[in-house]
Amino acid sequence: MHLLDYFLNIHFKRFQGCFASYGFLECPMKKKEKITIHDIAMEIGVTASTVSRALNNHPRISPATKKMVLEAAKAINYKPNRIAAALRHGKSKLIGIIVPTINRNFFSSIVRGIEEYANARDYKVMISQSYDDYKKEVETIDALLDARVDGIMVSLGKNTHSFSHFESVIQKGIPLVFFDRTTDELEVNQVVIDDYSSAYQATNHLIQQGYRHIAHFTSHMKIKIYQERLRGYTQALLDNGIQFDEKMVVESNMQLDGGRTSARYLLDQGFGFDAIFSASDYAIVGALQELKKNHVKIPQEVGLIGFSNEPFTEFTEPALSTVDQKAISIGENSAALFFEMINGDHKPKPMIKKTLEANLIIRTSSSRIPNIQLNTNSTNPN
Amino acid sequence: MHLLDYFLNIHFKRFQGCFASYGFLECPMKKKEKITIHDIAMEIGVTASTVSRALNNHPRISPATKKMVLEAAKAINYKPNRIAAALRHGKSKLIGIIVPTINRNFFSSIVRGIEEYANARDYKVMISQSYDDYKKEVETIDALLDARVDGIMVSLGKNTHSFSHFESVIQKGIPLVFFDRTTDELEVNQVVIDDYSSAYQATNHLIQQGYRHIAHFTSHMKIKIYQERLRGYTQALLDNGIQFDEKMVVESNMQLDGGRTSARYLLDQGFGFDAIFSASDYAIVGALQELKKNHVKIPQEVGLIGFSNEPFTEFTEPALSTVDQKAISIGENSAALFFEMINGDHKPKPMIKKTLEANLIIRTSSSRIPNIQLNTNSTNPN
DNA sequence: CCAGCAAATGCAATCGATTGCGCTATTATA
DNA sequence: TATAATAGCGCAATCGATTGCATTTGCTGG
Repeated sequence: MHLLDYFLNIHFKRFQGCFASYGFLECPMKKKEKITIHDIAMEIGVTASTVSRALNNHPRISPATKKMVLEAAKAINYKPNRIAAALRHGKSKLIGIIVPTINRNFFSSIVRGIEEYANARDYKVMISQSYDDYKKEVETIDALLDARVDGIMVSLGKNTHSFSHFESVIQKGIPLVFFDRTTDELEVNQVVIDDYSSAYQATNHLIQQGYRHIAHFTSHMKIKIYQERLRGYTQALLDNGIQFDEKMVVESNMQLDGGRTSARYLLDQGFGFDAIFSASDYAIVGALQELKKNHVKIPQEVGLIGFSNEPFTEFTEPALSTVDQKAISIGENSAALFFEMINGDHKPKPMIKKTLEANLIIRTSSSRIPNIQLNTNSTNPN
Repeated sequence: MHLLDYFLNIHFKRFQGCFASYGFLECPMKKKEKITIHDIAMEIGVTASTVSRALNNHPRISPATKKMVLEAAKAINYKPNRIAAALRHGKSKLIGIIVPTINRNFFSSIVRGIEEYANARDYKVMISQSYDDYKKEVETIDALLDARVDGIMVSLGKNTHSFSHFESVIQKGIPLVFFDRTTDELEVNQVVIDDYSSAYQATNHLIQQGYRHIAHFTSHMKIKIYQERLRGYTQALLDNGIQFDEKMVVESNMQLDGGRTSARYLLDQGFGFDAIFSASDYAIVGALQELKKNHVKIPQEVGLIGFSNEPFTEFTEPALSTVDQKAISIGENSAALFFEMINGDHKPKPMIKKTLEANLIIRTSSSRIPNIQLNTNSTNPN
């Protein structure tokens, strides 16, 4: 194509665009022309190829040309069209994230970790929620595949006990990372916190505070994290010479109401518990409410400790001890894992599992023995 | 191009792809071929044009052909490539959302509302957080523009007092919707709740409960919602013959610590307040903590009411009265507004502002007068 | 002065779907 | 029966950026 033809062509196209949007007679001044590399090319008298290479810092382009291109690009306010680039080299630079719900400090912090790590590398994230619904999770995987994401990071829904929807992801060779709520039934790279160790520490802490009859709130045993927390709880009991009692392990949905019901159950059964280690902050708040309603003194009569360090644990009366899961770090590590996967040679590698250490946060609800540094919100000693 | 050529071409391409990924000798069986409309076309002996039209239910394609196409598509497991489509007709079918933080029940519920409305119409959402940081907000707008979103929905950051970053969005003709945290300095369609009315009701409720010296916690007056809430508060006082006292309006960051500080301030100044209407739930929790530390009885001595119905307001002792903002509805309405904008003729229209009614939720913290239906969590009367 | 090589660019195909226009049959109208 | 319509589909350009290969230009060395 000759230069003149090209010129005419460009302008003809613009004219059409204008026409389509505004009607023939009132095409406004502010022509919202799409600026492409061709415009830059024309501007400085090279071809689009050169512009493209210059923008991508290709070694075969002279520094002088690069400089010109960059300047021209800035001058006419060029914005690369990632969609076109995505189509060409098959990468959307999008990462799909699926979490049960974003409405949890824990998950939204993980997302934040992923987002910051990814954005710094020119990737964007698409967040979806499964609402702990299996069907929705399957649909969402499909939707992300549809959106041509370059990778998917998932925290499994509570009701996900079948994993065939991930197989298509794996077969397509799309990097997949599980975080927090994972499964062993699939060979997928994952990032988790050391649930076992955290649970052990939490339980151990209760024992050190003099509690001996410690109940445990948990959820569906299909989920790895609950298995591990139970294991840590059990081991801590054993190591301290306390008999493990199956009756003291209460299963629920781990929500507020589940916690209430579980506490109610313990009270009704008269098991004589003096502490609860819950695998969820929500459930422990429910228990707290139920116990207070029954005039049980916390932490004097019953010690409580939750899991996740949700913000509200600081607001309750008394403030709840809990386990901080370093959510942002989980997010960053998950993202890092993704980038390892796309950057390495594509040879099959053994599964990677990163396990991060969590932090026990001791507040009033589990502090029977007086302790100086318990007051978490003391900026104003009074 | 002859059919045979095309055939060879296709297979040559596949071979290359295989080669690149796995090395020559070990190209595995599971060929991860990209399936396109051309594959469907070959399968049933038509051209890609026909397939495309059939898939899009174009009227000029015979029902018989459509049926064949659909079946072939299903048979070979075809997935449309939205990126290619996006490039062609300039629509990414993506909506960008910017919220200060997703880690709030209010915002994540709005997002949920948007998401469900949009997904039902084959649109996906990209969520970004500004963290109430102006610079980050500007960058995020840019990032969304980069990602070629078809529309942007924003709740402004607390520190956003300049709005030039939205002008490029408007100029590009990209639909823009503000929700909740909006501004009047820009002619942008918006969805808000009736902050004025909600604040009026909340304040009025306190007055009806016998409180007379009502303080108000607020934040930066540049933000519309805080202006409105202050206005509602003021008007309610006036309408009840109570003198408005500027000293009783305390400004802070509206976080937990801000609430603590503000309460501390009120106590120190000895203004003799007997109630607080806070424009934020976080701040009212801070106040609650500070007051309890000083042995102030809630609600007997001081009544409290917050704003947003964050989940933890139910968990505090006593449970906090608050205003439920119908977040999901805000989300749905915002999304609906977006679709109105892209579906209508593109003629300039007057600005649309949807105002939704909020719900006053009365709990213990503001109930001085005994009332039967105050117990919010009584499934188990005991 | 010319082959030979490297550096710097250009050409044109490509990614996958869409779409204006044009080309056949087939049906309807005169 | 002949012509006009119309239905149904194909051709090829297009969206904007990328990239293998070809080409041009500039230099070096013989």
